[in-house]
Amino acid sequence: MARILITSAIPYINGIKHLGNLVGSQLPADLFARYFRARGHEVLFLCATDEHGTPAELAAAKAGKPVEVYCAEMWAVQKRLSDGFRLSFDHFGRSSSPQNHRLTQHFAGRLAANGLIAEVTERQFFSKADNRFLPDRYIEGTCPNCGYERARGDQCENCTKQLDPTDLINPRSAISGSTDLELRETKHLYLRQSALRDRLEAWIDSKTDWPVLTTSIAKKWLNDGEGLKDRGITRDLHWGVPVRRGDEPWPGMEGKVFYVWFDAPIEYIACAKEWADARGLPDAAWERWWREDKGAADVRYIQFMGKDNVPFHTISFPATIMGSGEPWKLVDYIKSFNYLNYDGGQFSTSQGRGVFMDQALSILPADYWRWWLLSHAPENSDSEFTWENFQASVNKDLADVLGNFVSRVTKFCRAKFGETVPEGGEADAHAAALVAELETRVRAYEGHMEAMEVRKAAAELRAIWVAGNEYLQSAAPWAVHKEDPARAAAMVRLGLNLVRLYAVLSEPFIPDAAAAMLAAMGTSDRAWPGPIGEALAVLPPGHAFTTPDVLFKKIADEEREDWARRFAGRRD
RNA sequence: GGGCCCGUAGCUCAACGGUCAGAGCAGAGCGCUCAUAACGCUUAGGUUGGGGGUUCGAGUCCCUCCGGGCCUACCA
Repeated sequence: MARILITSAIPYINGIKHLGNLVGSQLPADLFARYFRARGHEVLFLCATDEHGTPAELAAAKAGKPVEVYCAEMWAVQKRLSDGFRLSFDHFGRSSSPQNHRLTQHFAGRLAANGLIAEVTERQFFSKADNRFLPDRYIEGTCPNCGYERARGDQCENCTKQLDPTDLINPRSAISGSTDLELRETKHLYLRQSALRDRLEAWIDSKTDWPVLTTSIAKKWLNDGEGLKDRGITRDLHWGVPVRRGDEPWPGMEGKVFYVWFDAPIEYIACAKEWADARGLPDAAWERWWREDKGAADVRYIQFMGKDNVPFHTISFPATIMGSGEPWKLVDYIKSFNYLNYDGGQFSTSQGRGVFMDQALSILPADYWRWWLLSHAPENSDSEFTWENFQASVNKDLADVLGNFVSRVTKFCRAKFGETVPEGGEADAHAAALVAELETRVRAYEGHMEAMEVRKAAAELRAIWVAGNEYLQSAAPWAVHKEDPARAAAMVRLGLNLVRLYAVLSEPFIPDAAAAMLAAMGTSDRAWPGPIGEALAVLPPGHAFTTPDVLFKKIADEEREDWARRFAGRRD
């Protein structure tokens, strides 16, 4: 039994996430958390909301609410939706928690003590109308290169030229439109990542099993231009972790906060403390997951994220940990995902294009989405959601292959033997062939899950379901029953046991259906299968079961067409 | 501009440099009648984006062109 720490990239607080966000981190993280738990490992699975930064402040202002209130409300919304998708977090925390405040300040203090913080005075645009310093991206103006009038301070969308906000002609605030901007001097803290470059590179070089997508992004940052650049870790904002040097004030940094990308990954750790605090556990309970000197040396730590998050998890956050000089756990494996596109384009939060988590749950059960998203996870390249593909996959895989299997076994048994596992008869050659096939396929399924190959695992699981239908077809208990009811009884007994086995194996992908199948079989035995022959003898003759309702209702063409129209454009 | 990834059957995807490039879906044919008009079997689909090269051997490695995508450090 191993100890496995799993974190999902923490979703930004601002708004409801779409299916692309879900499949990029939280959902696959949940798949493996469930799988490793089912295999008997000790798992701590953490996620949280990422609450700080300019967009949260602006969204709160737009909603006419104090930012603390806005974030608390949105946290509750995201919590409800993650529950709806059956994301089995041990704790769903908040980067604005007191625990994260203290820990972020602690890391900053340690980094300063180790000479890894530089104080830099720079000039930034301040908008009097907005009463705030503006990030580059929140300044608009005319591009000096192509004349495009809505160029942003970091880059012109029209000609793609990299810009500095001071390059813009007629700069204005992207928030208010105000042109009353002035350059003001302001002091900020920089994390001296450059001093840790060689250690970071050696660490990344040691990760030979990481996907190309992950290491190539990290390498780029280490070797780009003159090498790894130092990174500003403070901002002139109100909403965030106040800059402090551990427990001490930081002279000259009053009124400033840490940059969201400094405090957000630290929340992975603080979230564990939130988890312990919420349960009244001592610090030792969470430190044994995070401190190598306090029991975490044998923890395997896996992070899940979209590809856009990779630099922060391979460079900035490890630099923070290494630079602290304290034995915090570094990540062992990063599973990163490409993007899910929507029907020929991108999901768009701003345009309301695509399906968002709340909408998805309002039209179909979580298992439908979980199955499609995971079996089509964008592991090697961007993948695409279309309603036609979704309908076809869900109807075929869940309704026809799995759901109908459960249906035909239970209904046949009820009609011929009643709702009790029938006795009599013995396993025949058909049964032996099935057991042999499942022995191979279940071990292959485990192999894909251990290797964290989501799509391959899904394909193997589906093949395991198909094997049940093949068995029934070849054994044909409905024909055998006419002459030899005992032989048919043995076949049905095996079929009912298959339903239980499928529930156990499928639980990481489709937990609700798995629970319904176990409930129908009248058992709570969800032990992961050892030898398949034994796993198919768990339900003994005489054991009562119930015939479940339709496990998966099919998606009709009219529904599909209706949804395709509803989610094509503006969100209502 | 720079870096990286991807391009394989109508669709979604596989394939340590090594049998005849494989699965699922959709299509065609047959079978079954327990079942959500479900299931099973068989079958047809390919100049692996184009061109050049390395190699006994290339979907895989190199060069180049075309197409799509991501990142490029102050959105997060």
